[in-house]
Amino acid sequence: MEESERIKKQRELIERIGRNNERDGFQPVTARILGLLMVMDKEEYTFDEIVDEMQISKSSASNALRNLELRGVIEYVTYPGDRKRYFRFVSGDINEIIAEIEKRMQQKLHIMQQIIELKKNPNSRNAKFLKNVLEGINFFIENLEKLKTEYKDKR
Amino acid sequence: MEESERIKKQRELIERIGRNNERDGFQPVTARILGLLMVMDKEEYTFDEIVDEMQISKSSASNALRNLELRGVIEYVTYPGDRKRYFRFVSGDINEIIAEIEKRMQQKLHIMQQIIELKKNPNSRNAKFLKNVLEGINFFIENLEKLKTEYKDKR
DNA sequence: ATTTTAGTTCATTTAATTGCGAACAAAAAA
DNA sequence: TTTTTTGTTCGCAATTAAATGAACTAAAAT
Repeated sequence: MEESERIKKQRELIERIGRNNERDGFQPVTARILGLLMVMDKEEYTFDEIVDEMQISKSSASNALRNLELRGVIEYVTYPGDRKRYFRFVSGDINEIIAEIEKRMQQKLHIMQQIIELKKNPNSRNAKFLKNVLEGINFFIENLEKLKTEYKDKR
Repeated sequence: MEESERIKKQRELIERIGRNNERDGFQPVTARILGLLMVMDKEEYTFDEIVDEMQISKSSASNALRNLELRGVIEYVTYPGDRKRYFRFVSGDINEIIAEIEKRMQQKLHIMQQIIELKKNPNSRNAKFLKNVLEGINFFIENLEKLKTEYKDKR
């Protein structure tokens, strides 16, 4: 593939990653900055470079970078004699990803339990349905735990 | 627990479920209608009852119900000699939940592969990170498959 | 000491989403 | 045939979210 073609595709990919990240609750600009830091060959960007590259205001950049850092998906480093921050992507590992899924499942589990507890008739259609899903989710969560340790041992 | 107390808690729970469902991409009214149909002892509501119960316009109700049906989380039934539709919650099972997670993981996987493919240097910091996560996600997805069949066999 | 750099904060603007009401449609009832 | 019931559709208004610009701060450079 030609160099210019490759770079064009990288930019397109950033856009797609952006839309994907939005579904994880990132706002548009934030979502695309994360894409930038993951995709491009240059893997460390200063504040101004990001403002420049993404054509956004300094305030947007500032807020986006703070959010990404809070979420732990980027970090910055500095170099001696250089006041600028160099922002870069931080890789999560599979255990974090699994832990995240587990957390959301736990929340759903909890909600279902509450629904059941508050039912007048614990054998109502919905109560039965929910008990069934609840059991499934419990099975799933237990096994997520196993998967985590299994993967750890594998390496 | 007293009856009135229980019903009050059910209404509070609907609100919490509403906020939770919003994070799954449902809009506010839609998210809460789903809560209503899951939580209350009355498990089948007509259009008008929903309008009444949620204090929303007919158009909001109409749109919300269509969305919920399209997403497959509610359905409606009718009874002979009664033109009204009776809406009710439809329970998903754990396999659907797992399949949903798997789908999202596949998307992330695909994106990571593309990032790596488009890197000038395949041994760059980010490329290495991503290869590592990619491997983990692959492991995870494989085992999700196993989990699904394992759970099926269990019953 | 003052100017520049490297950002942050906050009030405002812009844009997108959400919900509403009025008009409409199709079937059933009167 | 006309009226009522049970919804749907569509343009508009209100709300909410996102991005901006201007003013500001703290540290470094001149």
